[in-house]
Amino acid sequence: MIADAIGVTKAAVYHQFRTKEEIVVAAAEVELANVEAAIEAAEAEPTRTRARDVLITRIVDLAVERRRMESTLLGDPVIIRFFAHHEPFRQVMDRLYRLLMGDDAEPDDRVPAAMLSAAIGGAVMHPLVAEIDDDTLRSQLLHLARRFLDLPD
Amino acid sequence: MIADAIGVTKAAVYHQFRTKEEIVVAAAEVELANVEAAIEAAEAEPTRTRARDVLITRIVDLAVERRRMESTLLGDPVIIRFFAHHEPFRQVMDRLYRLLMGDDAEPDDRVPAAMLSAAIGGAVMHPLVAEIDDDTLRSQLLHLARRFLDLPD
Amino acid sequence: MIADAIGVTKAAVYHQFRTKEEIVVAAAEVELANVEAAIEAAEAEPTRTRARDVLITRIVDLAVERRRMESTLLGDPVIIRFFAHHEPFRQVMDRLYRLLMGDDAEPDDRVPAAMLSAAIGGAVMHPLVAEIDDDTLRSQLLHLARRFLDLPD
Amino acid sequence: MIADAIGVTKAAVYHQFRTKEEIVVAAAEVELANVEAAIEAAEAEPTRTRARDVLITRIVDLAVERRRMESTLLGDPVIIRFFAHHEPFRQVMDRLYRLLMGDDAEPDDRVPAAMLSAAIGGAVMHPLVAEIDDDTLRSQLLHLARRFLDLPD
DNA sequence: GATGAATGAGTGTTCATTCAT
DNA sequence: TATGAATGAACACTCATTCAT
Repeated sequence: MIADAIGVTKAAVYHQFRTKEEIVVAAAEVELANVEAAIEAAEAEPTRTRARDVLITRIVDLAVERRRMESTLLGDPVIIRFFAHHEPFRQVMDRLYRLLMGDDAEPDDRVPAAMLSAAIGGAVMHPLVAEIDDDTLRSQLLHLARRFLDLPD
Repeated sequence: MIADAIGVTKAAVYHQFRTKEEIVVAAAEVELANVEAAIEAAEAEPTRTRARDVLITRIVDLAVERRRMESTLLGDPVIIRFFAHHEPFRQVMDRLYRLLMGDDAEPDDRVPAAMLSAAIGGAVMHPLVAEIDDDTLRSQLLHLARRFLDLPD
Repeated sequence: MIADAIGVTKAAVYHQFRTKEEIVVAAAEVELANVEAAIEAAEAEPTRTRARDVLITRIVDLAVERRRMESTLLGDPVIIRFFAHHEPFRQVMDRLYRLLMGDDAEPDDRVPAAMLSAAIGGAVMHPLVAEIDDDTLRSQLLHLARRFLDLPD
Repeated sequence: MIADAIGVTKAAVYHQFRTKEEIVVAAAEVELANVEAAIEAAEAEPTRTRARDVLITRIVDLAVERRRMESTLLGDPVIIRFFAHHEPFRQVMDRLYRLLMGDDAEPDDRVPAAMLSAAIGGAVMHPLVAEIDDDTLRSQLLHLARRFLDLPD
């Protein structure tokens, strides 16, 4: 599919990547880099409140931008299982979670972090919101995420 | 895989279902029935507050129960796209949304409903919460969902 | 190649055999059964001299019969390495070796057994003998094998 | 594999050789040169008996030296078929055969020559002798080859 | 003398489906 | 109701080769 979409042969793709997994990792690294950029921007903020605010703003932006991509990466169970064990991915998730919950967070605090990221990632592709335009969706998500984290609007 | 798991041949499965899609629909209908049961139980409650409370309790229970199933149904992009256009699924989603948001809800109010269901469905399978035990996860999810909906604990 | 040669699709072959290895094993088992039949016929003989005689006669017959088959089985290094570790193959080799060398044979006595079987197997496909007709080849091989084993003609 | 083993690119190999076959021929010529050196050393001997003795000694040495190489050359059916029609290879085989059998040999005398060379070449890689050490293998092969040719030990 | 990028034609394997029995 | 055999179409991957640079 990839080779056809680019308009080259499968062998040409296999000249650049040695396995399917390498292709997935390379594609994921692009997405992961976006999230890392958001994390870095957030970490540069002076207060934790501002940091969290910057973080969720950028995460919501990313999610809404990518909503038409069908996020195929997250669609294949093989891929999901792979990422659950992929170290760089786990590390980014962990930084994200620390930023949201604070460095003194308990393991149980992972639940709201997981919930928030699933909420944002899942909501943009949810059939219920398919007809809602990008701007409305963005501001609604932001408002709800803030409420969820007890941040002022 | 299905045929092997049951211990019959693939052809036997194709005697009962005409396509893979029909199998998926049948399996989904079982899950959908669980959600409908939750909705009906909620609708039987006297007040809207109590209804919403019953609803999220049962939805959270369902999600936590099914977390080990890897929710294969939601794993295949073909399936996801299919359900976005599957009428019974949309109707259940709509009833769920009305219960949560009230009958006079605006279209934009779909966002919190989508977010909440994505949050619950996605959080249970999120790598960040893989090590958290069922009971803790259940009570955390319930607490957060209540906060999200401005319901008292 | 196999599927094309039979005139069915590759998938049809994979309906009968689960892996390439299974195909190889099945094909080899047919050949191995021939060798085992030769061994059994030999073991039924009253004296060891007669047994060895029957054995080499039948092994030579088999080799000459198969000389046109290019014995592809033994042509692929992957296959060779596989058989070196395939238990049934090793067992047959061992019975063959015991018959030729006697039950009290030393490990070093494996060399003549290996040499004789390589000699017969290799000679029939050797370019030097490509033009020699089956009957001449058979009687020459038999004569030489007997000399090699110090058996009377 | 060849390019990787040398540490250059495949294209670099294709700059030196135009086809896979040319690589095989070049590699085979090295081996063939070893055999020719053995033949020349043998031909320099004063008597035919001494000549044959020198020849088999050197051939056995070569075979035992190369036993760990898995003799990939002889492993590929394409290669085997190729050599059967490769003139220099046939000529060396013919000189070898004349040395062993005498200049007045009949065509049928090719069988023992083929058998002996197959015996030596095949025996060294035979699973039955995998555990036998080089020195024992060498002296056993030499002893058996001498017996086969009616030469004194 | 070497490289990177590409290609056509394979191979080993799976999957959804059909059909005669 | 079920089975065994088969199929077209895909997928992941390799191999021998070419070519512009």
